[in-house]
Amino acid sequence: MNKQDTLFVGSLEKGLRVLDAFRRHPESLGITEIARATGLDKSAAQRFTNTLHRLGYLEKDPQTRRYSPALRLMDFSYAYLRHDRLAEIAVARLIEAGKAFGSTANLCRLEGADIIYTVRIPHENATYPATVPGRRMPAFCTSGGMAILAQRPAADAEAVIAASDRRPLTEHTITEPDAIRERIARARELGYAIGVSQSWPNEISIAAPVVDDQGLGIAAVQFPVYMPRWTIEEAIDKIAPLAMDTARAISGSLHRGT
Amino acid sequence: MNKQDTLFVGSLEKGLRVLDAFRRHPESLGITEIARATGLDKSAAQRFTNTLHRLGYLEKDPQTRRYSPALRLMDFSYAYLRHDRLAEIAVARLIEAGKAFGSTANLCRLEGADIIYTVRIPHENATYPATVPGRRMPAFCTSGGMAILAQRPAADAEAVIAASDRRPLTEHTITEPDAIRERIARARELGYAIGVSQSWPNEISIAAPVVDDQGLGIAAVQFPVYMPRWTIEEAIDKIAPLAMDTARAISGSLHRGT
DNA sequence: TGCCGTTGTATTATATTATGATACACGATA
DNA sequence: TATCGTGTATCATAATATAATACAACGGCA
Repeated sequence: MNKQDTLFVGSLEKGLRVLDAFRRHPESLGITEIARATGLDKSAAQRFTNTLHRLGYLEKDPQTRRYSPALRLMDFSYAYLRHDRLAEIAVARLIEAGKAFGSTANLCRLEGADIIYTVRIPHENATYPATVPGRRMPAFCTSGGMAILAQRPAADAEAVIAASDRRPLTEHTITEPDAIRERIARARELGYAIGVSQSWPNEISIAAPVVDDQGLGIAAVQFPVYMPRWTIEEAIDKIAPLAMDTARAISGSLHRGT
Repeated sequence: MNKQDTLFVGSLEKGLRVLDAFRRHPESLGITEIARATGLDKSAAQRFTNTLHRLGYLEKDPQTRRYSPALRLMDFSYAYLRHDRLAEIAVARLIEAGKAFGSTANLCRLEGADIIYTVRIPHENATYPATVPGRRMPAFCTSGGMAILAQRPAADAEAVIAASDRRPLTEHTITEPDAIRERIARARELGYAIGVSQSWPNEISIAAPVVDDQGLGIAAVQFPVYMPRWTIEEAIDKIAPLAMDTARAISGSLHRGT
């Protein structure tokens, strides 16, 4: 028990662990399942679940007595987005960019070994999870992750590679550390990252880095398009410049404080 | 201290109150300000803030020592949206509907006296807050609120009216309880709700209710368009049918379990 | 129908853990 | 330089969260 531990409230952590469990489990959960998923005992699960329910962060089905995330959780993403100048700047640019080819436009940031999409402007028929803000994807196999890491110190890339479990998401997913390093280096040369069927089958994903005033990568704009409607060549010709322009415009506004 | 109170963890509530403070305060906050905003004393603010920071839910500026919401908060909205069948169904329909006139398409739900936007498909140049999912608006002066309440028992409308502070958001906002009841009744007759400059100046907002299998209003699709590009007549002619069709399609899919 | 395993609920004594008063360090302001 | 406000660290105290337990309600399954 060091000096920091007296300033750490364990109950809060445990309560948040309960909410976190619902991020990984798409179904509603009973108290016993919550206990299992969080590593808490049944009593603890009972207490935290009950608390979260009474506060309006969990819904309880009166029939099945199972819990699911409640609408009020949306407050938290609002709190985040309301404070994120980058998202604010990016929205208008992404809407604009999406119009060019009627494609989807995303903004993502690095969080540990994942990227998290903060802004999503969907256009094409995408699968539902691919339209949801807050969605996590492993950084190592997404063009957004490559683009951001390309503009960061090599140590960051190594940390991400080390922290990723690198399970392939499709049969084409590149999981070899050296191949990943190569992809990052290439993204640095080109100014954009590209992935083909890396996260989703038939997806061509192109991303370009948004940088802070030091030139450090802090986010990426990402544009997914789908084969066979798009070919790789077309995507490189049309989407890559769009991605780089958009990223550059966002970076510029960010530095100017516009 | 009744029987439920032993199952209520106060520390969790207090910690969540800290996060909640950032929903209302768009700036970063110091420890003393957090204490003021949450009603906690300085020590408590210190502990919960520190805990949330260590867990990655709050960012801390090393210079100013002020806190702001961290990226990780997006996990919670993801947890919610991942479980919300309605949002899942609605996304594709809203994208489709937005294409018709290049307008923005939203889905919102009732939460207390507010509506919360859960899905937002922006098209036109909207102000940033109007593009952020999780945004709350008072139900009493939004077409979404009117549309939902039109398909719910009168008691719900009364509860919302009573719980709202009914501060006008524009110089045209209708705040009189009787006028609000009238608007709800009219929305029930027409099948859609319309508001002109009620929440934002020059906004024409049209919404239609999504209903559960009992016909009870559980959400609304909402389409904002702006004057003078759109006139009220045009909006009624074109947007209202679009809203009703979209809402009906979503309701149908919801009941069929599609 | 009646049994049994499982899950959710409620209660309680216990001490772990959160608490909040206090003292200190730091920086800005005047 | 003195003063104020703010962030940080420490610690004795008891309030509060804890986890063991017993009970109730359900849902298969025979």
